[in-house]
Amino acid sequence: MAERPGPQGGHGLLYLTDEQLRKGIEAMFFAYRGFTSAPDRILEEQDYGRAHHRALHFIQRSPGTTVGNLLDILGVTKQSLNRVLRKLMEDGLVEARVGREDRRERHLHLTDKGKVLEKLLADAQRDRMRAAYRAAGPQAVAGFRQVLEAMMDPEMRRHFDGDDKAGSR
Amino acid sequence: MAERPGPQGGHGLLYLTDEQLRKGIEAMFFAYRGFTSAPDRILEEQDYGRAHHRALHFIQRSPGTTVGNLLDILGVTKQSLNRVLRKLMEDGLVEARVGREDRRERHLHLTDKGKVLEKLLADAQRDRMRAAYRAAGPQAVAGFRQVLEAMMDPEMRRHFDGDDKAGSR
DNA sequence: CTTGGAATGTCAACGACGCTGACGTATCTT
DNA sequence: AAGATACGTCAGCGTCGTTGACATTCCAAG
Repeated sequence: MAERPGPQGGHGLLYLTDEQLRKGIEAMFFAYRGFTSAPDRILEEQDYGRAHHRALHFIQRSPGTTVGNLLDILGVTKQSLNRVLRKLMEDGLVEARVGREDRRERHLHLTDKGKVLEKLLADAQRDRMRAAYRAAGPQAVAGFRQVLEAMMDPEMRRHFDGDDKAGSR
Repeated sequence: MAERPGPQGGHGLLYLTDEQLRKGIEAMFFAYRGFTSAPDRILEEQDYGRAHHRALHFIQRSPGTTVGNLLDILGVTKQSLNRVLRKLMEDGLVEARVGREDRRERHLHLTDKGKVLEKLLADAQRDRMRAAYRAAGPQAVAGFRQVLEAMMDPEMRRHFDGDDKAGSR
């Protein structure tokens, strides 16, 4: 994969100049803002923040996931996550079920109410994503995904790869 | 790498399914973390945060830019930006020069000391970016940039386009 | 000269969301 | 019985966002 253009002197590696890299860095910055702006607007109205969105997203993606697993994915402290989860549970958006095999574990699920908000957020974010994907085309999307994947920390790539849906469990 | 021998139903819009969009959303999340982690580690040692990095970056990019212009680019309140700029000026990393034409404006410049830190941060971030670019290849990079640009808010694209440092090289 | 607006800076207070440290409890493992 | 694990929580702190109010400086217009 990623066949390398050889040492062809002039313009072969133009995309690796400092200036090109700087543009890429700024593109990430500006795009990430656009990426989060739609859900942010929704969250703001309800006294939630991005942290709540992230929790809802990953619980939705992996129903029954444990607190520890979520900590691993989100990369925050348990105190920080706990503050978020407590509020989501108080508000009846998330439900924690004691593990059957290991009763120390709490398996997290969205309630119907939680699913409603999660879907609202996901739809808003997907709309933005879809518009960008459509404007750029399938080939650009493939490249986009390749670069993002290469940019992740290896441990994060572990959480990302392999969860190709497949409803397996 | 294409791990999708999928039996697509003939149409070429497979990349716009909700599942594909969800993967794109998570890719942005995980990649952005990787993208910021290197500079974050450096900043942490010096009592600065991402906000300081952003200010240094955009002052470096456009020496002499005004506070108002920076507010526009960064999309924060002047109170928030002022806190950051004040510290950077106290620490002797940034210098504000009164405008010649309009003496109300402050034109921001990096001091030599500021340039040193900015370069340290930029190098760390570019290293990560370069590795990702190299792994993905030029064509993927082009797609990456197309999608990111389409994802920006139009007003942000204004700040992004056109600053090609044209004529250089 | 006075008035008003624009650009900038400052103070105070607050909220979201990261962090560390310490402690408690239930539960599983050895 | 001892130790490790998973989770929750209290207490405190830091960064960086927010709003609101107010001062200053400068430019321009009446």
